[in-house]
Amino acid sequence: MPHDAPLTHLQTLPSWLLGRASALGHRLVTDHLAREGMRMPHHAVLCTVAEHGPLAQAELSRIVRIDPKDLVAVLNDLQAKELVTRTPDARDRRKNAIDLSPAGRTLLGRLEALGDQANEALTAPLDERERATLNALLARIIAAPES
Amino acid sequence: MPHDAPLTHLQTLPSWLLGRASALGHRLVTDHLAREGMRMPHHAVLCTVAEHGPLAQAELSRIVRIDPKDLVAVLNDLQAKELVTRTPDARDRRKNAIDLSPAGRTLLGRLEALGDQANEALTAPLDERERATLNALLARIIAAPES
DNA sequence: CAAATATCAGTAAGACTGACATCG
DNA sequence: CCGATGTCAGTCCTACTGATATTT
Repeated sequence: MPHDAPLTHLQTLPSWLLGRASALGHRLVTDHLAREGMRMPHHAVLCTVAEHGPLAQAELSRIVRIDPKDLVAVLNDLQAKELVTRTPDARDRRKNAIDLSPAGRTLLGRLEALGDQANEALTAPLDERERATLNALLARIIAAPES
Repeated sequence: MPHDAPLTHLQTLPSWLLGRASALGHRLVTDHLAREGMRMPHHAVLCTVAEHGPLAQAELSRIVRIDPKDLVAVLNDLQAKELVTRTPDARDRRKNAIDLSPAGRTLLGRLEALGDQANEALTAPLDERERATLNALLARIIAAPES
């Protein structure tokens, strides 16, 4: 904190610091992804499907931590842009198999570059070692209750 | 991350980790504050006014980082519950002087206990030294663009 | 006139809730 | 019958946008 504003008790709480840092990261990533007409959940879904092969929506929902109901709209968007395929599963007809289309894979490449760029800007004040420390600490915090 | 789910590229991005950790902290704090019928921005405002004496709304807005327009509604709520006073400034009649009422100060004591409790739970996986490291790293990240 | 302050109205993204039909 | 899946509709909180009256 530059300037002279004395720190309030509030501003020493991890929840507050996390909220501010998260909001900053959210702004940076959102702005970068907007250049390709994408939003954050859409990017997260493409990213997850790319690495975990074809997935049912419920399974995808658990990995990417987006509510199954919200996932419906995201997949509708992605399917309308022909970035993913939604194929009924013959073996369990309740399920849809979600997979990347070639166009989706191409776009994802550009999105990952933009995402990396945003995160580079976000963590610019930290050196390589500090970034690793931050990542490790955050990972332990979110590992606890999210089984 | 327990289990065997391989990490995606997404889950190694600081923006993602921050988002997850922030959401977890948000849930914890919100749930705790709800026991006193309060929400997060209201707590933040009480906290800031308590430590920075009487403040005009615009100044309060800058410190607590809540949009001035959103602050109006928050202060309406707090004033309706007689937790803060909103007094016209005689010297500059555009301004309102916001200050804590005795009831506000009493409630804030309970809110701070609840907030600390939530943050204790949030950072439970970390020891004292690691919590300090995390706070310091986050402070540097948010210090950059927020002058 | 320009800038700051406070207010009101509306909007958008994200995360949630409940209800429902289908299928195993 | 129960549980899981996917869909639809709506709510809540937080964060923004624009427009306006008042005052400095």
